[in-house]
Amino acid sequence: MSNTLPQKDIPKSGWKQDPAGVQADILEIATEIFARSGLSGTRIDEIAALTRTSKRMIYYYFGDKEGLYARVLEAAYAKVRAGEAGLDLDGLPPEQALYRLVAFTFDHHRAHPDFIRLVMIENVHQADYLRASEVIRRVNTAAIDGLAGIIARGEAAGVFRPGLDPVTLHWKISALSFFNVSNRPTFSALFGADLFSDAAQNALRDDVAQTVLASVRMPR
Amino acid sequence: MSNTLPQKDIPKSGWKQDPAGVQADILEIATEIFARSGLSGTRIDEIAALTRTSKRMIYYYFGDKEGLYARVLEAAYAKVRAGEAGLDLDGLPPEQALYRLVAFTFDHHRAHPDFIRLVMIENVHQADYLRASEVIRRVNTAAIDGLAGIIARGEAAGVFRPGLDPVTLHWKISALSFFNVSNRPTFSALFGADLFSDAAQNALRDDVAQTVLASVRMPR
DNA sequence: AATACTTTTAACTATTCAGTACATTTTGCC
DNA sequence: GGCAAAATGTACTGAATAGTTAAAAGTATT
Repeated sequence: MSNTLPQKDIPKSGWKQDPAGVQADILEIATEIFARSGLSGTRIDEIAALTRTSKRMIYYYFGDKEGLYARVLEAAYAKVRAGEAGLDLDGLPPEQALYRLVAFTFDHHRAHPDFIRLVMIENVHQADYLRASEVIRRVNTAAIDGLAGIIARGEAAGVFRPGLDPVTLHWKISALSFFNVSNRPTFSALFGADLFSDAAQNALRDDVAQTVLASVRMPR
Repeated sequence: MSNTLPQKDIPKSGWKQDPAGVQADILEIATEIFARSGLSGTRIDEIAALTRTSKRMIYYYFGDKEGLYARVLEAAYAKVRAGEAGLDLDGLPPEQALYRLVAFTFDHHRAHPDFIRLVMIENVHQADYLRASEVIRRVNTAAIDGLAGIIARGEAAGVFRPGLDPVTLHWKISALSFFNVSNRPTFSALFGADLFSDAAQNALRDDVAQTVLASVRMPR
């Protein structure tokens, strides 16, 4: 009797194609959700609900959950590294250049907590997805080259100790800047949130930069 | 016909009760699995398969997945803090005491990667479970008290800068020691694993301790 | 206007997995 | 040795969820 049948004649019309926009929208939402919930904690349906499109399109463009996660990771690195590009330290004397670099890194990490959380999650996964991305690996050596230049100038000027290793120095700067964001929840749960007020963070940024400087200076 | 039937007359007998042992066994395995896979990534069935008991007992003793995770977290903190108890620095001059404390922390973190990973996971979860545990919160102020003592002695002796904050100093020591373990996967994926050989780690430990010392010393 | 690509809608499948029901065995206690 | 409580085993259930199917309509390309 055709009772199960359709009033489906509403012709769905009036939409534009926008492949790039759809993908960007999905990536933006997925970044938030993955950063908040991790890889296995994330529900594709939750992402889908927050985008302006549907779950179907996520699979259409990204294949599966891991594919989406991998793309999110690449996009996050690309965005953050792009933000670092504006920094030009060649004109400064080596000590000032290093101070500026540390202070910038400290602020930059603070300004991108989602990125930090994605890196944390990647570390829990033994960096499996990061290793798989050739794009990401290439970009990061630039940071080392910049540091090597500062070190060379400082050493030549006699203000830095000889024999400094740029990778170790980068490690040190990263450790202090990264931990500040990554471990804020547990640290403030254990010791209070005083250290994370704006004022305290400004002081801490200077403290960190001075600490790094002290560790490279020529002992008198 | 009785063909589907049983040689099941083996009367299942011959087991001993061992509540404490069973719980300890579950906690040990669960610590590994949670540290490897996170909260949502962990499968209770996987834990059960690796213990000498069954899933049934996990729920019997720990209620649910989150209950087990919370107990794992507490046990991990308890174990790690117990390992720190042996350190007695009161007899040393302040600079030596601080050096020893930093070097010990660096090694201690390295020796307990599962603990570090649990803390990382906790940070991804905004420290929700850590905050809920009163046990954990109490223990950690001891670390600050110890540092405050060293600072006071160093300041009195005129070798440390005045006005040092023990929480900030603890933050600094933790950052350098924690990052070394937590971010090893991504860091070595990006910059190579050289920094993580035993020899390089020994050098890094000294570098870190000297860095911390340089940051607290009285400027000349 | 033919053809390939993009988007929508909506239901559907198959599996994984947290948590449970219920029976059985051990143990401490009287 | 009998009873209650604690401990354990086995099998099951129900919900969540990654990923699919199908059909059709709109849009871009040439």
